[in-house]
This record gives sequence, C-alpha cells and structure tokens, in this order.
Amino acid sequence: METLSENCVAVYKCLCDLGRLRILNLLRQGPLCGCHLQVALEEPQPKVSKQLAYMKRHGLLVSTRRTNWTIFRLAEGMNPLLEENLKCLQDLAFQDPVFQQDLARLAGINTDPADCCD
Amino acid sequence: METLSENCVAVYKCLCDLGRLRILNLLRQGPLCGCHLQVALEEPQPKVSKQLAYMKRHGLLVSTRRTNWTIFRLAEGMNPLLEENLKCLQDLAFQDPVFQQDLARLAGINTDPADCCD
DNA sequence: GTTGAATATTCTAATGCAAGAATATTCAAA
DNA sequence: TTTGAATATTCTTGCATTAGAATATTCAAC
Repeated sequence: METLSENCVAVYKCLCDLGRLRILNLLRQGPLCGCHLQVALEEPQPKVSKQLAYMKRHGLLVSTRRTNWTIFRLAEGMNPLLEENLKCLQDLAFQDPVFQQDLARLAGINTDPADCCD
Repeated sequence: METLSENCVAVYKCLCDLGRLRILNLLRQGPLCGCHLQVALEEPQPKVSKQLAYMKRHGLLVSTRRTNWTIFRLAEGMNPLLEENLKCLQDLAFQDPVFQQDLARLAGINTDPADCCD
C-alpha cells in the first residue's frame, strides 16, 4: 500500500514533464483516444504511448479498450492534489502558446470517441 | 529566459522528491539555517545541502550568508503554482506523520536565526 | 487468410538524479 | 595560527527515465 505522501510524489513525478502536462491539458477536455492525442500533440506515436503508460502506471489515467482503439481519461476520484494542479494547468494553458496550439489542433479534428477514428 | 511552462516544470521537478517536500514543509514556517534543517530532518548534512542547492538552482529558495551560517527561505514572488502547492503541502502535513515529526523536532530546537546556532 | 490502422513493447544509448563517503571551504573563536 | 563548526563540493556507483528506431500485437475489414 502506498502512503499519502508517496502518492503525492507520484503525482508530481507525472507533472514534471512538459509532454505529460500537454497530455493532461488535452484530457481535461474529456476522454480521447491515442491517435487523436498523437495528432493534436504532433508527436511520434511511441513517445505518446509511453507517456500515457507512465501516467497510467502512476494512477493518473485509466484507459478502456474499444476494439482497436484505446480511450484515455483522467482517473476518477483523483488525489485532491492532482485536481488542484489541473486547475493550475488551466490557467497555464491560457498563457502558454504550446498548450493553446495543442487545444487548437484538437478542436480541428473530430474527437467523438463514438466514431473513432476516421 | 525561461518560459512559463518551463518554470512550472522546474517547480514540479523540485516537488517530486519526498526529501525536498520535507524541507519545503519546514520552510513554510519561516527561514531556517542549514544546521537546523539537518537536525529537524535527521538526515546527513551533504544530503540536505544538495537538496537545498537543487531547489536554489531551480529558483524555489534563496539563501543569505550570515558569517558561518546559511539561512534559507522560500523565494519571494513565487510562481503561483508553487504557492498553491505549498498550501496543499499544509494539508498533507496534517495527514502524514513524516511531516508532523519534522515539525515536532523543529519545535524542540531554538530556531531564531538571530542566535544561530548554539 | 491478408492487409492496414491503432497501439504497445523492446532495444540501445544518453541523461539526470540519488545516496554515501570523503574532502574542501569558510570563518569565528580560542 | 590552529581548531572546530557549518556548509559546500567532489567522486563513485546505481537507478530511473528519456528519445528514437524498430518491431510486435491486436483486431476489424476486405
């Protein structure tokens, strides 16, 4: 079993990488499949996949498999610490072009998981 | 110059280690010299010194030299992200015995920097 | 069955810390 | 000028993580 402070450290380990922050920023909007994330981030597929796996391993994300696609979402009942930092991330997204561009690219594609992925 | 998101990543890098969290928890109480930190944490001196240097290097702490002693304090005008997480740390300190014990040991020593260090 | 899209994993090399032991530096006081 | 306390640095070793390239897996559709 993991202590509370160990859990917080795990959250911070996930947050201390720009690539992972960019993913969390997109998932704040709602669940997304891997290929949409990859397109919005303009990053190579193995890189995104490994960042997602890292955050799943640390309990920040969960995923569900829909035949060929994997839908990622923020874990339910998050550590309050994570919730607070996702709010901070929202503020950050308003001020940093990297996050804005990710959101803009995401808005440009059809991200309804119901008809993933054309 | 450092972008805003890089600055946030630097903050998270500092927060993702339990030893550094314990130091920040103590410095929330006010400035402290290295030897008091070392006593309150019950950790070897080089370890504490390196953790302090790490956080100085990332802009979270500043230090002033008073002859033989170095007084560490939280940096002024902190990143709002850091301020928010120090609040979270306060909540965490109520719930995790590690932080409580640090505070208890700190309370047991005279920490007035004016008569450092007897 | 074969193809192709989506995703995951493996391998390698490089990096960044981390701990611990030892040593260096600084400076007041004896 | 030597001593000792406080602090910083260096060195080594090991671990965790990262990127990139390549490959493997899964599964629907043809």
